[in-house]
Amino acid sequence: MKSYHHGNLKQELIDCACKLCERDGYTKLSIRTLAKESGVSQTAPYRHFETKEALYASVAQDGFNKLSKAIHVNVDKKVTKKQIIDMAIKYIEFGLKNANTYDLMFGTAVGNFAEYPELLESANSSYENFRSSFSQLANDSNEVIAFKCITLWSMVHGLVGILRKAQVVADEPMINPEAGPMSSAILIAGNLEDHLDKVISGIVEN
Amino acid sequence: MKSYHHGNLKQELIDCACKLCERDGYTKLSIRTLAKESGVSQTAPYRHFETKEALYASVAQDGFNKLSKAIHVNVDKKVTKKQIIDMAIKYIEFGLKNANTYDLMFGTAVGNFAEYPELLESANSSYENFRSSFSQLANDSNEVIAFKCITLWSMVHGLVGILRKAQVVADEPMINPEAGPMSSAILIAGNLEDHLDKVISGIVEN
DNA sequence: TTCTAATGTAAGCAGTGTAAACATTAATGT
DNA sequence: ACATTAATGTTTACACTGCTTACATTAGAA
Repeated sequence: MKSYHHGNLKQELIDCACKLCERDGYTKLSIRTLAKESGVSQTAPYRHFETKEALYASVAQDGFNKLSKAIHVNVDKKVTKKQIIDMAIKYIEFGLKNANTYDLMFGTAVGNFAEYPELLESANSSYENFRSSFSQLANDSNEVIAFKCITLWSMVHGLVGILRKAQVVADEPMINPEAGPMSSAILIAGNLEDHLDKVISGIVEN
Repeated sequence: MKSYHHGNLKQELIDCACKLCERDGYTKLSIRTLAKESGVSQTAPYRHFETKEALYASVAQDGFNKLSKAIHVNVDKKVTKKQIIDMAIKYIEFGLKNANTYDLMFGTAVGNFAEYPELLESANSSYENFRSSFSQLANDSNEVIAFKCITLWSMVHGLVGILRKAQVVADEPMINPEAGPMSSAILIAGNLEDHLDKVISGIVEN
């Protein structure tokens, strides 16, 4: 005996969309199948999401919240360089393990975050986590810290993108530094901690 | 008086697809409109591209060829650090000016480059351009050079992604290092050459 | 208890990728 | 020179999509 009203449809749609997006990629997600999954009519989701993009925005927001948790460090004690390296590793792992969600967060499927204030809030909050932790490492002006943060962020963000391509493209698992970019990328993946240590040291002490 | 056979349909489809993808984003591209544009029936493109992904692969390939040209430096004389910095700037400019094409090149629309040998070839060749130029800067082993190349590549690749988001997200053009990641990113965009000088110096001399 | 806003449904439009069957013509082998 | 074959084009159609409009039900405020 199911009632006419679902009661918790919006959240259920988001949860389900998160799962399906991550499993199959957001391009494979259709509102219709999503509705079916929740035992509701094709057009019901439109009562909660004006467009498909709005649904994507919710999935992306959830992604940022998860990212924040994943890279969180305790800032009660003074933050160490090792913790920042760890943060970078966690970030990269998140990007690789939640690749499809990561696309939604940093790709173009959601055009303008400003149209989705909650998403913007979550995204900025993720960054603020990172920035405030990092700022404890170096005695720099806010402006210099901003520089360094973006530098490091670009680095790990770029690595996520390239390592993902590498995982797909690389033809052989063995490492051969002259066998194209993807093999080289994998070379780094195998030494991620060392690699990040070098890079982060370079950024911090400069 | 038009003949039954088009004569040059494949290339015309690619050219047209490149334009439309760059103008509207690849998600907006439909095979049907593409066919219409070339004055040919809806399904004619399928004689030249088995799937839409195959068409994307051609557009991406064209993108890598253009990227190679954009970042090309003369390697007859010894390559200088300034030239590498220039290369990085050109790369970033390419990514920003051809943002939609860049998505196709580095996103997930084309799943596995290995299925499109010509694309793989062009992509690897782009990287090889970069790697061989960079390798003239430092007297390192191939392995160390591979490390450094991926580091730099990740950097600029990541910057492209983040600067693009920033251009869309940033609510105010003025710079405020504490106003979230996007403002910070724009801060860097305004000092790109200095920024890259620092970062590249750090990578080379290490 | 009545009224209204929120939330659901049904039907349908215009558009999509692509498969199958068929038409035309360019290329090739004898 | 001509028949055959492969390449390239068209027609039709299927299953699917996002989304709109008009209508149904019901929860919660007045």
